Amino acid sequence: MQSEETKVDTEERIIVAALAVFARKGKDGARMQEIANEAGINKAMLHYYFRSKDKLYEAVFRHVFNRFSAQHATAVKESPTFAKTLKLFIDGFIDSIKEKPDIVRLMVNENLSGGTALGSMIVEKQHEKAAPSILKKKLEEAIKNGEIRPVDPDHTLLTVLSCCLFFFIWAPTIHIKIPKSKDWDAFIESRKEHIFDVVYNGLQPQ
Amino acid sequence: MQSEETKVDTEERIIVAALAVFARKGKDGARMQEIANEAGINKAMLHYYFRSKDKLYEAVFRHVFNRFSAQHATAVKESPTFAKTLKLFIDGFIDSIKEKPDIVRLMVNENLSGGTALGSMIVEKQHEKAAPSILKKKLEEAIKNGEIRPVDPDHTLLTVLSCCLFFFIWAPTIHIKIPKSKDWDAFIESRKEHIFDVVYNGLQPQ
DNA sequence: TTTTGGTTTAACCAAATGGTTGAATCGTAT
DNA sequence: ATACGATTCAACCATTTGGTTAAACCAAAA
Repeated sequence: MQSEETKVDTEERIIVAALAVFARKGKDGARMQEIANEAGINKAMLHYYFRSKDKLYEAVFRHVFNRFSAQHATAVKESPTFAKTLKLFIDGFIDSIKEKPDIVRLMVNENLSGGTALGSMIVEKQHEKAAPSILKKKLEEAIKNGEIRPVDPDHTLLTVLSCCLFFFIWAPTIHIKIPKSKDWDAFIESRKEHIFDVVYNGLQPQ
Repeated sequence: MQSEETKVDTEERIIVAALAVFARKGKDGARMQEIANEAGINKAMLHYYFRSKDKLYEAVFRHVFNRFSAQHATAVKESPTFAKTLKLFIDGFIDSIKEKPDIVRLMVNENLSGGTALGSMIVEKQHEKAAPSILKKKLEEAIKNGEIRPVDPDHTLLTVLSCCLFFFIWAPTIHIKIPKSKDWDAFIESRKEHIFDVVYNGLQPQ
């Protein structure tokens, strides 16, 4: 019997490599050989650990979704004021995605191909401690006590999500103007501020 | 010689079918047979009209990009006030996409796979009359004459784009809560209003 | 009617793809 | 040392894939 370490390591490497390939090519466009190459292992190993392409895709999806929501949930604790909660949400969300942008790309691919995996997982994992739930709750509170204008909470949540996610999806096009390694980090920081600035002001009572 | 009508018609049908398949599967994930089925023609026709998968993809990309920017440009004429221009931009943009959401999906796929086709085309087609250029110009004017706060025009444009595009990309997930045919149109209309509402208020001087 | 040119099709091909297999390795317990 | 179960790999297989071809089709010109 080989060490538990080795097995976990190989499994992890496959997941990481598969995520990268699925994220840029989609489920159908991804090639098992490409995943194997990216993981630096034999193609047969993919089937040894995950039986089939379908199972591998499902495993990757579950894995990254769990990691992402867990990480994001810890980053976005509930804060006393709505303003602080919103700021934490935006910063935490963007930081999470910045660290692993492939996760968002995978989810976008799932949406593009009409898959329901993401939706059912969101429904399944929806709970009070999830970051979007926290923000929505705070939003409704803030509307009640007049801190912000009466806006549709669902639309507002979607607006924040759009602003935080979209530029990662659109990155290659944006990179034509913003050099990748040099200014990208600075761009992300300025983006955080801009989103909070516009959204929070946009919710203020007139 | 067959009628010009027939040829154009077949070419058009191929483009339409190819757009649909490329949009949901990406370039690598798309299958020539699937495109042929969707167009209701023999697979060999694809090669007869477009030589190869690469050429077909390129043709589809150019075609839809031109149609989209042309349509959007006519919808978003410059208006006297910034507020009106912004409203026209949002409504026009969303209406354009609503009519052919596959165009956005195709562009997203191009970004996900790191392709540069979109970026170079945007640069190539960038001109004064393009809708984003109009909005940006009006934005800078409005900042100068104090109608709105001094914000980064590029970030603001990106924010508007995010809000208008993202929910189409994320549609399958959103559809879990918003039934597809029944309430989707109403949702889009309310989304238009919400985006203008939050963004315009977010840009107001305090 | 026959010819002519573009158009459409079924059948075909080589390469790529997802998946399988049996032998070779490797660490560990006996 | 040796036996054993988990792991890794090269070679292999059946099917699918992008692409080709030669023949059939069809409208209009001759």
